[in-house]
Amino acid sequence: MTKQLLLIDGNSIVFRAFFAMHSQIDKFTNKDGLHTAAIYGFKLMLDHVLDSFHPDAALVAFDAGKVTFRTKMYGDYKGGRNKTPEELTEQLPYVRQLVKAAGLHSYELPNYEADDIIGTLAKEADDAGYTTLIVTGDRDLTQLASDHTTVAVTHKGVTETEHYTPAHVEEKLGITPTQIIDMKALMGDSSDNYPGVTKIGEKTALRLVKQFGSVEGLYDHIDELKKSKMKEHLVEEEDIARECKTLATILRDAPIKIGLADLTYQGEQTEELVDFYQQMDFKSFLKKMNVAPEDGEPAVAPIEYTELDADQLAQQVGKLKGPLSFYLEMPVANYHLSPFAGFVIGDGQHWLVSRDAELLKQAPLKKLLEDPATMKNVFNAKGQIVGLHRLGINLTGVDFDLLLASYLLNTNDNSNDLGKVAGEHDYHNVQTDEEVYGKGVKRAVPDDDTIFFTHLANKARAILDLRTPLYDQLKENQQMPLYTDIELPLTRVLAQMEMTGVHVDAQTLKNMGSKLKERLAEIESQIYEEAGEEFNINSTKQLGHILFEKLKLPVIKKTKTGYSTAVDVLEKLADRAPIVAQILEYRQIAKLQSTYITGLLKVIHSSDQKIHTRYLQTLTQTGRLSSVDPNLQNIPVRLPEGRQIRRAFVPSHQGWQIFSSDYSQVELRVLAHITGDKNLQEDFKNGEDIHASTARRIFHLPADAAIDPNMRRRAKAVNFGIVYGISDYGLAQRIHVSRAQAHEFIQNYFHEFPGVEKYIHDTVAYAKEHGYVETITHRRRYLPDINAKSFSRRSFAERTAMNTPIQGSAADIIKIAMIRMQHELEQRQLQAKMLLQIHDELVFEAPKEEIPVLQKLVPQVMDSAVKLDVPLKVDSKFGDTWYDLKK
DNA sequence: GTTTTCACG
DNA sequence: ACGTACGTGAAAACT
Repeated sequence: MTKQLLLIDGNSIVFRAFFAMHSQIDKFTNKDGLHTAAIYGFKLMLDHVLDSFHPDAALVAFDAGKVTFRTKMYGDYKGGRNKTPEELTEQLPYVRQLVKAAGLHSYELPNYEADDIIGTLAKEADDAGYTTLIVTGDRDLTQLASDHTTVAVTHKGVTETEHYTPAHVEEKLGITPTQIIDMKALMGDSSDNYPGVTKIGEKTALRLVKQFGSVEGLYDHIDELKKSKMKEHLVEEEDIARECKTLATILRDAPIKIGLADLTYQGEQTEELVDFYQQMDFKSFLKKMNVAPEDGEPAVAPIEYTELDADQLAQQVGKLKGPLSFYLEMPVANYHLSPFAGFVIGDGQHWLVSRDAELLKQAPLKKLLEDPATMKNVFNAKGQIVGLHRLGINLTGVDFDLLLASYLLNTNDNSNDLGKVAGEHDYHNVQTDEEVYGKGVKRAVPDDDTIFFTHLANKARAILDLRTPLYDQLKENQQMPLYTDIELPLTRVLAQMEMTGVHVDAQTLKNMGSKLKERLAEIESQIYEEAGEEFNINSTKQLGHILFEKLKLPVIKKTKTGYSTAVDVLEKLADRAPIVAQILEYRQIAKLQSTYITGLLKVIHSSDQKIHTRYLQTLTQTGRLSSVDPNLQNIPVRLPEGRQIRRAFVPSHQGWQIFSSDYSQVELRVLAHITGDKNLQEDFKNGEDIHASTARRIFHLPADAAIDPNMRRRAKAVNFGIVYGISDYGLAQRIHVSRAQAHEFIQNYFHEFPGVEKYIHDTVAYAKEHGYVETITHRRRYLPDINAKSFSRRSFAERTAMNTPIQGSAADIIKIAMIRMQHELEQRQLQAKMLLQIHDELVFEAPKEEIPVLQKLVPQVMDSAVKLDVPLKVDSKFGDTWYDLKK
């Protein structure tokens, strides 16, 4: 076994950690007011690294100070940098404490940078036959990559890293790691503030290095370059280039006073680490080590519980008073199928637990759960309703749902784990399921009663303890009506839809499957013939090799791991080789076969021939639902071949039909409403074809002109673009026009719809000031990146700021409609059942005789769900299967 | 577990 | 120079 060495670039990691967590800077302070985010992030990184890399020796290198041999050489080295914020520098001494407690050595050397210490030790390790991992936030260190040294550069936060090996550098840049030095010498480095050669950027530098091998090689052959401005610069600035190379070169022989023998990794020093965490107030780390945040106090406050006894049930349950907390443990995420591991019920005074869910069927407990007057507090009401329904119990009287309330308060922390959710609200008297049950293959409900029952009781207690603080926050955010009148009632509607399920005819799918299988075999052999060999067509790697290396087709787009073979790329290549069209057809059919034929067949319940999806009500950032196990919101419809899948979705009774109503352009109507734009509102009020009228306006066509379909298509793309947060580049890509032209379309749009332009401006400004945006029902989305330094992250947050109120308000509207719809069906004692929600569409099954009722009722309920400044329009269809829907 | 691709609104 | 339209989930290959 070769020995392993871990080298960490201390300053750069701390710096990265600080800025990665900058948006939460105020959340991370200890009792003394010390900022701790960078320290925390550093430990996260360390744990992540040590998860997969087990060093024999480890060192964290730090910069000793501002003055180094490089600044002496070149006065402006690293000049012009902003002063490091005090909130960061105050953390540095503590990072060193942490490093020590974590069992790693640290080192710094006056006059040298951390890079040089790392370079020197990596060299020593290479010579001694070690395997070395360097962790840094600085790309410059990739020059140290070698056969035995990998450089991990932090990517997004601090735990995601990109691993640079010589092969990876070759693939990304086409040069060796040491040639990175030559490249940087020529192009310069703006953050280290050395100039490189005038007018030479990354692309030119790379080309020259590839051609001549190095800076020295370049100047040896400088005469071979054709006369050009570039050559002049190179000749004139030879001294600069050579000096920059020295600046860019990390030393491999710095006069360090330590060696590999001094770096033995000690492992965590438990006591020291606990003391440190307590000083820093790192509750989650302490909890992981199962130690108290304060001395003497246990990590999780103790709790007493009583195990239920079938013979004494009535007496035990009789002690419970007032609002109850209830939790039925289903260890498998799919609660339609999960076994029951146990349950807890209690009132804050008494906690009753059992592993035997059958006890719930007994009268004292069943009565309590079904009594609307006994207030129940739960976590994930929908799952509990479904689980109890399987036990023949109709859970009623749910008041507080911790999961739902927490989601409304902040969609960003939307874990399905009670312990994690509680932690988000600074409540630590309950562990996460992962901590108690383990993860992966090892995950299991513990045999030990004390451990399991304590965890259950802690969960029930957490629900009750968090009720008041979360309600207070909802009130403060004006979100109580959203919770009480929309989300909580919707939970019951969704539970009902999931339990009803949708009938899917397996035979129809199987028949389609065998036809597709034949067709797939045909295309497959054609593809192999064109390719001249057999390969796995599903493998993008192998496919890329065939298309771009063997057949030499032009490379249109690259992904970070290789050639892109996505549809838009293949479409551009289609007329160059027949194999491309065959691959496109293969892909289409393979997708149908795997996801929609075999995928759906797998999830039809044998008991009732139905599919029971789960709607996730607390996942999306906008307030939409999502659907899993399986996803019934993406059943094919656009292409005729895929659409056939819908033939398998049939009513569950003879003489019934499928009925469906959808909102027409609901997002654009919402846009018209919330922007208050008079022209857009006018067009909707006049019942115009909105894409046509948009075309008329932005292309300045006369009112009575016929709209050429191409113009309508473009206007439609502009409308979509506005809703999504437009960019000229994106629009240009989509409708195949120049960027300048796309820009003009957008300008015209804003000119014609000034209210929309103002709205976009105001919404982004609101988000920047408050840190969040809202929908018409005060659904809130926080945008931590809205003031980010990074252009792309900030831009993304800005686009979401404009899109979320629109997409989210549309989601609000259909949710209200669903609640009213369910109410109407029950009130009128109709047999019709609501089956599916697909964002702007509701699908029902109903006896034929009820179809005329639905034709009136459903659109009426849907278009009156909320009162907007423009009308809502609803279209309905029905037929014998989901495929056959007609007006 | 991550990446790529593709199905939907 | 950045890096591109918003929101999702599932399958397969690859690591």
